[in-house]
Amino acid sequence: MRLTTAFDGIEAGIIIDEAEAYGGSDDPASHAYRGRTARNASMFEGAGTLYVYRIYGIHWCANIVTGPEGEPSAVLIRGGVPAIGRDAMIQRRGSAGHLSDGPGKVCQALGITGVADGTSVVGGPVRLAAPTKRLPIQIQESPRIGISRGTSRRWRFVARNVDGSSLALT
DNA sequence: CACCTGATTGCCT
DNA sequence: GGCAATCAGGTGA
Repeated sequence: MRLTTAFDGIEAGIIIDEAEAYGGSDDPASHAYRGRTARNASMFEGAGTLYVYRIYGIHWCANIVTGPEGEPSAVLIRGGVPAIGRDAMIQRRGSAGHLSDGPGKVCQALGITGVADGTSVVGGPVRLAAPTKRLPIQIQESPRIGISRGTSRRWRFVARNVDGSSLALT
């Protein structure tokens, strides 16, 4: 899927190639594990809601809510391949390399901040859209990264070419 | 109210 | 491979 943004009249977008799933009260690694708080309120909204939070006091991370209202679950967008608005992404990131290979980098490159928290990915400033064409890929599953609880779940998903190489636009 | 830690990144050796 | 940056949410007294 593509993740596109339109902030200040600037369009940018990536092809998502890395993501992680997070649940609710059954998932100790989830922000919603201990119930609803001011920060994770968006996770309790309906599917298609954007959940944006600040991490380490520095970076933003973006999730797309997947469950019905009241049942928190979301997918963290961990990485993607720059597809449109590459120049804008380079300007926001400050350099040309590693534009969107990490959750914090994805948000910085696409201009996603806390102001987009709670918005819909259908018709909002941040949108989830179908790919323009379906590429031959495989999905690799592995444990989630950067967490200290719930590590046994293999809920990290990385899209790769059929030969195992990283996705890249050709 | 004090303390701790994190769904990360980038620079240093 | 190691570690600092930087701060709000969450926890416990």
